[in-house]
Amino acid sequence: MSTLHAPVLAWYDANQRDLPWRRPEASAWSVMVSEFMLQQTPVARVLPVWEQWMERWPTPADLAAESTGEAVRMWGRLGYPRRALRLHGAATAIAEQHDNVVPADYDDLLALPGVGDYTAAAIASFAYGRRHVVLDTNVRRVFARAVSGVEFPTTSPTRAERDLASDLVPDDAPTAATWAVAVMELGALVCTAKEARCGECPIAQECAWLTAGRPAYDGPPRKGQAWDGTDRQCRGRLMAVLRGSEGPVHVTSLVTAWERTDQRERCIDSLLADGLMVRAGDETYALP
DNA sequence: CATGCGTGGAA
DNA sequence: TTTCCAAGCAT
Repeated sequence: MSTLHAPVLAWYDANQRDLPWRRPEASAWSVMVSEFMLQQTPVARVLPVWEQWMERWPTPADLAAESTGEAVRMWGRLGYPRRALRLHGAATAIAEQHDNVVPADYDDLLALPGVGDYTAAAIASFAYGRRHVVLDTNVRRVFARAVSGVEFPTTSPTRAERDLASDLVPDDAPTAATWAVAVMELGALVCTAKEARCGECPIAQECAWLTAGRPAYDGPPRKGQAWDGTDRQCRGRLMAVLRGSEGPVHVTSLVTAWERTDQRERCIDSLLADGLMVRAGDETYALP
């Protein structure tokens, strides 16, 4: 039992947010939907969309019965709309191969589209109380500071980092599941990327980074994502046009949304290839 | 393993 | 205003 466990668990008990997918009555499916939406998207923006999704599609089969285009439309402005396609694909697989029940087994989860190591561990842990190493960006940052004494983790998890996180997972499954969500919550609320609120931290006494005097980040420069003029911006504009229209849109609407011809056509091609858009007619496009 | 993939709020 | 970045995944 690490000296970190008791203070982190006590802090979580007193400070956890009341999020709907954490309530006792939350279904495994609702947990899964939340995990997809929370991949790179803040909680505040996920909340209203999650509510709509759960009301409209309370089980995987309900979503699987709809077109992928409806999933993309309901996804709204959460960003990375391919996640909506993958969630639809995962729902279809669950309805057809798992009797409409979200799997509890890590490997079964990992086989679903849009489910990687983090999401598989998170669903198994949060929805079913299984014992897993749940390693997201929050957890990685907390361990980087508290244990390794550096301000930010590396770009991708190293073997040593995974082993360290594994060693810290409590032995019994229920405590392990609470530990996972508790460390995540600490990283989300206190030990954040923008500001480490060490005065509020339950493990400040044990923190290697704080003890070392909060040394400045010394690793390779972390490059931000380019945006202006990128294909991502272009694709976002085109998708916004489709989402905003009841039916098919004429190509002239897409030209208005993005004038540069070569880039627009490349992005239309990529959206068609991704399955986010379909040709509805000679000069019209629509959601799938 | 580095890169591409949306969006908008906060500092 | 600009910059940063928020529970990753697939390739």
